[in-house]
Parts: sequence; C-alpha cells; structure tokens
Amino acid sequence: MQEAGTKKYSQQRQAAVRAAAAVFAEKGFHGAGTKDIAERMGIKQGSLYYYFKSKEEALGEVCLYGIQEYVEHMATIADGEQPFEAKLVATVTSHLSSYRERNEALKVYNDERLYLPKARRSRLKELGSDYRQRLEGIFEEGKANGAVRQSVDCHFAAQAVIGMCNAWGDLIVRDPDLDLFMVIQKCTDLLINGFTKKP
Amino acid sequence: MQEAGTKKYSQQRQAAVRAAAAVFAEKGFHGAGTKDIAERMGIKQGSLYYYFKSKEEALGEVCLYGIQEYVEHMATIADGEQPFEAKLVATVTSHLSSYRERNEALKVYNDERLYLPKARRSRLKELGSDYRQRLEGIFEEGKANGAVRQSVDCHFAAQAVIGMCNAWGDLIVRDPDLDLFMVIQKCTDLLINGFTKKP
DNA sequence: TTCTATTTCTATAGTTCTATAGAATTCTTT
DNA sequence: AAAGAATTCTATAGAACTATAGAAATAGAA
Repeated sequence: MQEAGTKKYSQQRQAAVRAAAAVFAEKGFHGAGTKDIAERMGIKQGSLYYYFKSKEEALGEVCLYGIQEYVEHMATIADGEQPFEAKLVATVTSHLSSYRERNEALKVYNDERLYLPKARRSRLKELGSDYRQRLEGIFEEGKANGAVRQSVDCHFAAQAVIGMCNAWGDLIVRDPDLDLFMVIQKCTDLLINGFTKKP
Repeated sequence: MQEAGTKKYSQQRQAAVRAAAAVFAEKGFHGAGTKDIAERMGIKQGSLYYYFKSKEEALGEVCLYGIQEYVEHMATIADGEQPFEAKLVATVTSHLSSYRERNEALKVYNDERLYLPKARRSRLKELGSDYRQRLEGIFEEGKANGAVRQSVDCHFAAQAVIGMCNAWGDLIVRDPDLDLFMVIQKCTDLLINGFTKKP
C-alpha cells in the first residue's frame, strides 16, 4: 500500500486528482466512470483504487483541491489595505482566473459537491462559508468608509458576486477561447457601477 | 400503445415530465434512475416506458418544458412598449419566478441539457439563442434611447443577466424559504445601477 | 355485459459499473 | 544482484440499471 510520504506517490496522486477533475467536469460525477479517469491517466481502471478508496473519495479530493487555494487567496485580499474597488477587482480576478489555472476543479466543486455525503461535505462547507463571509466583509468595510451605497445588502452582494463569477466560470471552462481579461473587466465594471456611489 | 390525442394520456404524460424534472433536478441525469422517476409517479419502473421511449427522451422533454414558455414570455417583454428599466425588471421577474412556478425543469435545462445528444439539443439551442438575442435587443434599444450607458457591451450584459438569474435560481430551487421578491428586487437594483446612466 | 383500447405490472436479458484480491511488474535501496 | 517496497495489471464478484416482451388489470364504448 501507499506510504503517504513518498514523493512519487503524492505527485501521481495529484495527477489522479487532476484527471478526476477533468473527467468529472466534463461528464459529471455520476456520468463519469472510474474507467474514464484511469484512461486519462494512462492506467487501468482497477489501478485507480491505489490512489482512492472510492469514487466518492476522488470527488471529495477534487472539490477540496478546487476551492482550497482560492479561499486562502481571498483571505489575503480581504485582510489587505486596498480600497474597496481594488479588493473587488482582485476578488473577481482571482475567482475567474482560477477557472483557467486550476482547470476544472472549481467547476466540479460548484456543480457536483452536493453529491457527496454530508460527512464529507462539512469541510467544504466551512471553506465556502469562509469565502462568502470574507467577501461580505469587504462590502461591509466599503459601506463603512463610504465607497459602497448604504442601500446595498452585503449578504446579497457577496452571493451575487459569487454567482456571477461562477456563471462566467462555466463559460470560461467550456470555451477556452473566451477572453478571460475581457470578462474580468466587464464584470468588475458592472459590479462597481452597481454597488458603489457615483462621484 | 398511446394514442397521442387522449386527454388522460397527455395529462399523465405531463405528470411524468414533472416527475422526471424533480428527480433530474435533485440527482442529476446520470444520478437519477428510471426507477426513481417511476416511484415518484406511483408506478413501477418498467411502466415508465409507456410514456418515454428512453431516459434520454425524458430529459429532452423536461428541458423543453423548462424553457419553452419562458422564452415565449421573453418575446412579449422584448416587443413591448415599456422603457428599458421596466423591461429589465420584467425579464428578471419572469426568469426567477419561473424557477418557482415551473419547479425544477428550468434548472434541469441549465444543468443537464449538455448530456443530450446533439440532435436532440438543436431545438433547445434555438430557444436559448432566441432568448439571449432578445435580451440583447433590450439592451441595444436602451443604448439607442439613452437609458443605457454607451460603454455597455450588450452581448456581455445579456449573458450577465442570464448568468445571475440562473445562479439565484439555483438557490431558489434549493431553498423554498428564500424570498423570491427580495431577490428580484435586489437583482434589478444591481443591474439598473450597473448598466444605466445616473440622472 | 361484452368487446376493445389504454394503462400498468411482472420478469428478465443484457449491459455497465464499482470495488477487491492477488499476481505481475517496476523502482529503490542495500 | 538481491531484497523489499511501491505501483500497476488481470480477472472477477456482485450490484445496479436500462429497455423490452408479454401478461394482467382497468376503463370506456357499444
């Protein structure tokens, strides 16, 4: 069995997670077979179970991989010293870029995580809440220092930003030719005009 | 076999489509079994094939059911005489309300239609394009008569509205206690502030 | 009622999929 | 090179699922 410390093992396991991410993103959790994942790695179906105890575990790993770093990045943004608008731009940029960089894992987190059993979902839930709360905090801070209109509901606003980014993220994953920076720029434009005061 | 004209048949078939919609929305196309759908109708698994030639056909019907009326409604809005803002409000209202009224079918259209074979998807694609184009037209009209800022990209704007509505629609389907009209009001607020000129 | 058409049921063939066991191979270290 | 550990393979049990065929039940019309 695996010695979790092995360098080769963890590299290959990372590859397994990425392969699973790609396949789950394309076919969905239930639509994807363990055979599809294995094939993408160039190994046989049964061999996949050297890396995962079950298909569900694979999904769990993909979701975690998909959201983890990106939540950490949000913490950095939220705790920073920048003004509201810069934080919003940074958030949208980070969120949308991660759809490209980390490939399909974030999409899988969004679309398939509900198929995980509750126990496996709790850690993901924490991370998701963490993200949303920090984003909410950015809006609250913005309201406090006058950048954001008083009528804005911060909880709604955070949800709206996340929802919009995910919707565009879907298109970004599906269409590799879509201009990422164009999308980032237009999204932030919309949000800034939508939430901040006019000079 | 079925005589398509029978009143009872079409009623029961409608029930079958709705049952399929509910199950597909909850478990996804591949995660759902024909048994689940049949059970929800109170019939046995095999009997379902009296109404559908295949599971795929069921999905096709659900998607069609999910988007059809709602596209027709959009045509009415787009061709109307109202000013830009009223059209935008009507669009968002129609879109989000249909997540409640027509239950889960629209969610299924959004999330599962890609699992249909191309042939079956073409009609849906038409309807979807139709919707987006008309929405784009509303923005163009708005630009022409000065309501919408000149810097707005109408194609982007239409996609953003759709994406935002779908994201909230997901939450609306998942959480029946979520206040629909609150969401509608806040979404339109954001969009109007984001896209129109300030007085 | 009796005949006919509609709807549902039972049973099953045939397929596909997950997970496991144990053998075979490859890599690492001594 | 030989031993031991890590990785992959083959083969398969066992479960689940789709779709079909034909029998049974139900409802409607004559």
